[in-house]
Amino acid sequence: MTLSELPLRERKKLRTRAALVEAALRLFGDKGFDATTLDEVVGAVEVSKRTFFRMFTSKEDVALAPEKELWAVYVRHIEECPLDGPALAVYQRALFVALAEMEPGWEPRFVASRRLAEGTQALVAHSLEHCAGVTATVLDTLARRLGPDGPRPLELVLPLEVMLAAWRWAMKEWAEAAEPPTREALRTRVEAAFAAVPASLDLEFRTRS
Amino acid sequence: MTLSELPLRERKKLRTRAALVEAALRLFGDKGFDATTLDEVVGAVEVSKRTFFRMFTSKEDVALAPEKELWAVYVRHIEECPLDGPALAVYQRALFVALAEMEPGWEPRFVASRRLAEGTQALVAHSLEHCAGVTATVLDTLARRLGPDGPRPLELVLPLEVMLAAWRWAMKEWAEAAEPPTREALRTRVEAAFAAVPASLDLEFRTRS
DNA sequence: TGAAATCTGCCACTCAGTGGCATTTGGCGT
DNA sequence: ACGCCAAATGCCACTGAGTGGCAGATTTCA
Repeated sequence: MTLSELPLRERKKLRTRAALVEAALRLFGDKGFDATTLDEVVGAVEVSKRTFFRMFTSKEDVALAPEKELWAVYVRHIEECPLDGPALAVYQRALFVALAEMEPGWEPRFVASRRLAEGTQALVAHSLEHCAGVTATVLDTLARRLGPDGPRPLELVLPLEVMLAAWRWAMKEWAEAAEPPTREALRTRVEAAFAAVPASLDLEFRTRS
Repeated sequence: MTLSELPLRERKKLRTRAALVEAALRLFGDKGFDATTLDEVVGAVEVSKRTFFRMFTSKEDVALAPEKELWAVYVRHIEECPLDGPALAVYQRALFVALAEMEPGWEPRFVASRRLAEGTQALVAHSLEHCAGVTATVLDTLARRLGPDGPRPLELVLPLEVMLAAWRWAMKEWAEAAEPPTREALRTRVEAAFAAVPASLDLEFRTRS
């Protein structure tokens, strides 16, 4: 469907891209992100380093490709979803929609990517930076859609960051869990994290020194 | 006080370190972070590149030194502050304490660092990654201090991330503002952002398509 | 079939960051 | 005041990420 019916050149490009992601995640998973050189990755797919950098902006980029797919769909959905009800709920709904739209076979790539990212400084950094970019885009989109009389950016960004924090926590637990990392398991953990939001924000410490 | 009364070797080291931060922020500010090479920075202070990397872990590290000072104090405070009342309030109080403890002359370095960071991907990434590390440390510390019957990590992390999001927003506005970037101005903006938290989290979109 | 646009590979280059080793310099006991 | 030890520094060579340029191959379209 989305694969065929494209110019031959595009199809080839997409196949090479997918092969690079697959090879990169496999090699990074085996030897570690830092210990794997780009030459090994491009060697495994038999492409030149120059070609790699026409498809990905950095070594981190390829390792986080599954995550970026998700957020690309998220942003697209924010541009056209109904803006109705609590902001936090809208942000959460959009995430579930994006999750549901990921193609079959996305989970194993995503979990490989996340397990890598948890233990690699450079990937944590890149992942959070990408998230910040998404946040900025969402804010711009909402500011445009809601007009100049809508809420101030600060009011828009705080619930978004709450959603993201809960998402990151759920994702971390999902990637670390012993159970098979299915999409349903992820969804369940995300729902649990979202459900814990109200009580968490009202959390009080008992008196102690 | 903290400067004198130290071994001569330590004082020299600290002076070199401070000189590197100052030179780096000046050069980065003039030519841009990416366009400035480390050789230029170490050349300006007349130190070898090897010495630079004994004091800083990366080019990003030196550019974000003022921010890291702040969070180091924050973490130290979290280890010993009273844990009493709403978690969000405790996190916020600790930030004000840390801000108040920064030495005089910290603001100009910090604002230079922030203005750089706003416009440089690598610095955004590194800054957020550092923040995530601080978050992990705070979570560990609180889990230890509150014992196994205390709140779950998820409940601890959400208010912390809310505080951080508000802080980042306030900091961004402060660094961009035309007014002179004094510590009082920063404190005022942070207070305003914190004050906006409850309403923001309950934000509702009006019905629109 | 042929021309134009595009993609790819190759090569050389810059620069961040690291390891090893010789040299210097401050700390400290005698 | 002298000299010894430990730590800090400088120098050099090296790896690896990322970029620019150009020549050759491949696809698209007329």
